[in-house]
Amino acid sequence: MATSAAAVLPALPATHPCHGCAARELALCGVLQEGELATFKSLGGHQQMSPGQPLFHEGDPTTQVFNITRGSLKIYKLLPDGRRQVMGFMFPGDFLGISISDEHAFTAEALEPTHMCRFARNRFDDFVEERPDMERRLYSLAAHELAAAQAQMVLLGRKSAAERLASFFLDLAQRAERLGRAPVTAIDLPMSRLDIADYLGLTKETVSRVLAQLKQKRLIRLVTLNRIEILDREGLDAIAQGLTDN
Amino acid sequence: MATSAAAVLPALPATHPCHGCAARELALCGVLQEGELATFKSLGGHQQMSPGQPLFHEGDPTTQVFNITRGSLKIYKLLPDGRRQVMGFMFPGDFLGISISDEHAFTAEALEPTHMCRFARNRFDDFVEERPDMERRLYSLAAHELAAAQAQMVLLGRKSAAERLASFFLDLAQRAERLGRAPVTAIDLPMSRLDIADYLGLTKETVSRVLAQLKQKRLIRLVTLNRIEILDREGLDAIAQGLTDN
DNA sequence: CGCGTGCTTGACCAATGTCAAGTATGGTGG
DNA sequence: CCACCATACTTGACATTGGTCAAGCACGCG
Repeated sequence: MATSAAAVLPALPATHPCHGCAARELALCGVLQEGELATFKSLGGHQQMSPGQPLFHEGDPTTQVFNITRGSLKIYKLLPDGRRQVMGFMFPGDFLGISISDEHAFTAEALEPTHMCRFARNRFDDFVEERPDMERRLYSLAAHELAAAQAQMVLLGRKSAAERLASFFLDLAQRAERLGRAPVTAIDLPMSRLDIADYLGLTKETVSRVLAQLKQKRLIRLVTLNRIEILDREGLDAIAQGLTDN
Repeated sequence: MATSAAAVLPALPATHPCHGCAARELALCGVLQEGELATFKSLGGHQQMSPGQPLFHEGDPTTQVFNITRGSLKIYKLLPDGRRQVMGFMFPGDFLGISISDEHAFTAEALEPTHMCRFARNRFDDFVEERPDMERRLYSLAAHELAAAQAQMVLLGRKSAAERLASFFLDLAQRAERLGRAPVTAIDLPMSRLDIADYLGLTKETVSRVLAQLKQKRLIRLVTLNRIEILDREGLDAIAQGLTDN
């Protein structure tokens, strides 16, 4: 879900306001490399958030576009009675708030201290308008998110609890690798067990129990409560794809 | 899922090769209204399919783009062990095969005798390239499909069997209304119970049982096996949104 | 070091899945 | 036009997975 748009980007000094901002890839912050900081400031600015702080709610007007530079968020929808479905987790490089509708389709909430670049939506739209290749990039972005959403539909509709957890961990590992460009064996879980449960269509108790099973089978290890180490990636893979019988 | 791109289109004679073809909306068949049939023929042609016949399989190269003019299809993904998730159903006006990847992400199979316009993918791409507004339309299409996919994630992750069925019927009714532009009380179900089950993440037995419950509560009626009448739309709506307690 | 929150574990329960008959529908051929 | 057949649908009995409710534990913060 919500796949990263971050390709390999040219290095930018860590002090640069758009360091780690994948909007560069969209040629937005590319401008900035030329030193035109004024352009960036006219487009938006920066923002920081604390854990649990909502960035926007489902139904809010889409007045801004965000690009995460540090930290993570969850995005979710609620049913009237409070049941929750987490649609995905957002990490550095991911875009938030790009929507064709003028209302956000979900709530976004920080999981940890999180930084992001912010752009006024109308200026962002103008900016997009000016660049012929921008529509294509946005389209490509949406197409990738659609593919991720469809994979999640398979998971939610047809996979067992263990298969869901295994798929989730492998997904996180792949995303970390895409960001960091090196094989990853340990994964941070900035979200709670309840968040994971609401993402995978389970309860937090089932998540705990399956975690215990995976641990006992020596497929993973809990480094800390919020960090797992993958001990047997092939094994996890087999479970994730439903090739093993439990 | 897979929302229709069909807006209100100018009438075209029923004998016209692109009658009912929403590609017109994409300015593709708009050309045809000027009588340039040659352009259409160079772009593609027509195709008919029988029930059960696959249009393409998951993993096939995306060499063609289709626009359904009559009938319906299901699109689905398979897990290695044969479990199936139906991603959606396609009706007249819907596009198929538009993908950023060069491989289809799912299998498409006709549910009934089905007609479609066909375009060579590279010609379609060229055509898109020439029109500045085409990218935007494709983007909008992808964005709507993404929204539908996310709604389905909520359904699959968090709704009960009865809520899923109710949501499904209302969805079909709305789609029929979008196509036909008149309130709809009876809905055709060109797909089997198993197809519905695989779409909603259930088994065919559960679909049957829930259908019996809804019938018994006088919310729906089976006109024939493959056609239901909605007797109480508010009641169905309440169930679909989880506002009722079973 | 102690406290609170979130995580884990256990016992039990409910919803849905599985397996197996039975039934009906609608298509076909006499 | 009717009867038969195949297939798909429905229904029933039972199994299973995951959910619920309730303790207990432990991590990490202060």
